[in-house]
Order: sequence, then C-alpha cells, then structure tokens
Amino acid sequence: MQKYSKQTRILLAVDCIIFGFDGDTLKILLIKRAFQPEKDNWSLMGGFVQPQESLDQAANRILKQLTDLEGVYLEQLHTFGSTKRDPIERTVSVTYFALIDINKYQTQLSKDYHAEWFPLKRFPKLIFDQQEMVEAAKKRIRYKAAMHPILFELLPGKFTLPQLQTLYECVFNTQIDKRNFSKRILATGLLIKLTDKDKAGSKRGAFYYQLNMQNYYAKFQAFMNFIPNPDTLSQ
Amino acid sequence: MQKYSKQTRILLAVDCIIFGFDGDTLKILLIKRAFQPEKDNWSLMGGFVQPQESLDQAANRILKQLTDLEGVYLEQLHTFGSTKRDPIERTVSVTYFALIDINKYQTQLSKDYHAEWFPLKRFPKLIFDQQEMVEAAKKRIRYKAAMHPILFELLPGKFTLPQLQTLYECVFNTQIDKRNFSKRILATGLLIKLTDKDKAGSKRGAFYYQLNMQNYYAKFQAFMNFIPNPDTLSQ
DNA sequence: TCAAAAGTGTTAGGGGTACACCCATGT
DNA sequence: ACATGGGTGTACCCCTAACACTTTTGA
Repeated sequence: MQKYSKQTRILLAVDCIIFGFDGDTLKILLIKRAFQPEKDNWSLMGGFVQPQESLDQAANRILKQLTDLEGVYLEQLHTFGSTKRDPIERTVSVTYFALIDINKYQTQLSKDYHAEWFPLKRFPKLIFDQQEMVEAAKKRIRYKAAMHPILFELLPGKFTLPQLQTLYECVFNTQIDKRNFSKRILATGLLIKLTDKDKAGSKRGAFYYQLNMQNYYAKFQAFMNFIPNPDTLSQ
Repeated sequence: MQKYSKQTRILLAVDCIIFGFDGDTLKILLIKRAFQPEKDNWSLMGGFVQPQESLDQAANRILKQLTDLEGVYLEQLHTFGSTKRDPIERTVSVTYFALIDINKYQTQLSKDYHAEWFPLKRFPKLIFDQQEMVEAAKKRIRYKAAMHPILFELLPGKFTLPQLQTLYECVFNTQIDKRNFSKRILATGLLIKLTDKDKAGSKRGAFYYQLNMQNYYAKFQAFMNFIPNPDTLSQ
C-alpha cells in the first residue's frame, strides 16, 4: 500500500494576519491580491502550502516574502475549512498571526504587493472569509496578551512606559491609570530601566526600558490565579 | 480560470481527542487503528475530510461515528502539518478536542473500533505525532478551564460539589481546599442547588447541583482581571 | 459507636484600585 | 512662565488563602 488511494486531496493555503503598532494605533498589513478571483481587492498575505514544507515553514515563508523579516513572533491561529470559502476551488486555509516591530518593516517591499497598513478599527472589506480571520486574530491577541507578555513583540528593543501603556490601551480598548500600570508592569520584573530617554514624545522625555530576557522566557507562562499551585498552565 | 491549476492538493484529516471523566480520573478514548500503516496500534479517532463537508462537520461526523453523540462540546485545537507525519503520504491533520459526559457513551459502540478509555496519566504509545496532539489538548483544556466554565461539559446534568472538585483537581493536578472551592464556585452564580442528594459517594450523601443556563451562557467569558474594563475578551 | 465524607465561617494578609501632586524641559 | 507629558506614593477595600469542627448516616 503506497497511498490512501480513494481519498480526495484538497488545496491548502496559509494566510497571515500581520499586526504592527505605530505608537498610536494597532494596525494590520494588507495587500492587493495579484490574481483572480478578487484580483486587486484587499486581502491578507497568503499562499499555498508547498509539498515539501510544513505549515510553520509556509507561514514563515509567506511572512518573509512580504516583510523580509525572519524570527518574528508567529503563532498558528485557526484553520478555516468551510467548503465554499473560495469560489474557484475548495481551499482550506490555516491562519497564523504575526506580531512585528513596525519599524523593522521595509516600506519599499510594499510596492511589489501593493501592501498597506490599516488601523484595526477601520480597514477595508476583505476577500472571502478573511474578515472573520481578522476578528479571530483580534480576539486571540487580546486573550493571550491578558495573560502573557506578548505585546512586547510589537515594540522595538527599547521602549518607554507610556508607549507600552498606549499599546495595552489600544489592544484592550480601555483606559489604564498610569500609576497602577507602571507598578504592575515593573512588579513583574520583566523590565530593565535604561539610563537614556526618549525625547520624542515630550519635553521632559521618558526613560527607555528593555526586556529582561531571562525573566521574559521564565515568566512567559505568567499571570494566572484561578487554581492554586497548578501543575502546568504554560504555553 | 476554473482551478488553481499549478498547485498541489494535500490529504486532509481530522483527529479527535475525546475526554471523559469517570468521577475519579480524566480519560481519553482511543481506538485500535483498522488499516495500514500502524494497523492495530492505539490511535486517536480520526478520518479524512470529505469533499463536501467543512472541518467542523468532519469532526462532528467522526465523533458521532465512534460515540453516537451529537451536540457535544467540540473545539478546534491545532493543525499539524509537518511533511513526514504520515509515512505513507503527506497528510495534514486538523485536531479537535471533545468533552463528553462519559455516562452517555455507549460501551457497545467500542467494539466496532476496539475503543477503550485510558487515564490521561497513563495511556499507550500512539501512532505518528498523536502523542503531541494529546499534550496540546491537555494544555488547552487546562488553559481554557482556568478561565471558562468548560469542565461542566464532562459531567452529567446533575452533579455534586465533591465531584466537581475532584474534576478540577484532576485537570490541574492539584489539591483544592473544599471550603474555598465551594465558596468560589457558588459565588459565580452558575450553580443551582437541587433538593436531592447523591448517596453513592458517601453515607451522608452530597447535594446535587445543576447549571444555571442563563448565567452559564452569560458568564462563559468569565474570570479575567489583568485589564480593567476590557472591551471584550470573550471567545 | 465508629468511620467516612459532607458541609460550613472566620481571620489575616496581599494585591488591586482609586486618586493628586510635583518634576523636567522646550517654547 | 507656562504648557505638556513623565513620574511617583498612599489608603482603603476586597478577594484569597489558611485553617477545624460539626453533621449525617450506613455499617
């Protein structure tokens, strides 16, 4: 027996929801689709899974194609497989979301794909069921950021507390008291205060911080309190 | 243009991690694989995705095939797609986990598939990468149960507090003080105390409770406190 | 009457939230 | 000098965790 002979093979794609933060607003990176159907309409960056690559490899390849970035935070989100998603031919799509430092993004690469950043609160209609994908990604990022320190992936290596707070406020669409916020964040031991300041945002300037990588990896499981002394809750 | 002509189609399977709770131990339901490769070895229940069904439909079909149950808690977990997972032919597997009331499971159906319940702490070696799938499911169930009242799906309609506590202790592999546990659980408003008792577990008997479905649906988002007044964190 | 599990209340401490003022600096 | 955003401390309250005894009843 060499093959599962009677079974149907299906087209498999990967679509990436790419998040960035410009200091003010959470954004997603969209492209103009280059081929039919829905040519020239706004779409997530995606591509078909190739025979010799894993899903994670496909996602990384697709992300690199558009952003030229490697080693960024990329996590599988959900697989969408309703039979009519793509009108041309049934295609199952495995979605990933990426968190990138928007400053590392090379603007010129956008041209090849006619890519643009759009605020998460106001972006164009997307093809197929991609609207639903973005919604799922938004939920997941909130969900995860509520318990794990993933939002740092959206910031440069050096950042200020006001920047970080704005990011949290964006993601959770809420207002946070800065005194409580800084206490809480600093109490995690995740941050190292640097000696220099960012003078861009104000006259006085705000101190830069960077991640304490030891604590960061150790505490990635973080913030849980429903169950006393659980065995593991990580991931 | 009628097809994405140059792309490779891939075999797509669904595998289900089926959890049950017998009052004492968390268990998973495994079958003896009926065909090559790995014939007669222990495996998750799975099957290929058919051309005219969605992934959710495939998962429900597969679950029903083995358990005859419908409408049970079933959630997509993760999609496994390394190229060498299945030695015969590349197969991407979308995994789902199911939480079922073990009492509703019809033992006789097991015979067709040579199915058996195994304690999550000690189950046989599984085929391919299914060990990893079970690990992922275990993590996910803990993760989710820490914040959402999903464990009720593993219990019958009427259950006692000691039963519920044992279940939590199993899932999180920890010991919980019963006074604090009952206070916390009852404070959620999710439970309705019934007038009759379960006399099976003790001489005195323990009161039955059932879910308050209004509150259950309303509070499914539950237990979060990192961010004050978040917009939404549901899922 | 004894063993085994169910059920219940109090206290102390820590963490969270609410809240207001001073500081540094560029214009 | 003043406007703008950065930075810090305290008090109160609630929630959590720790902890022990009584009740019921079948054997």
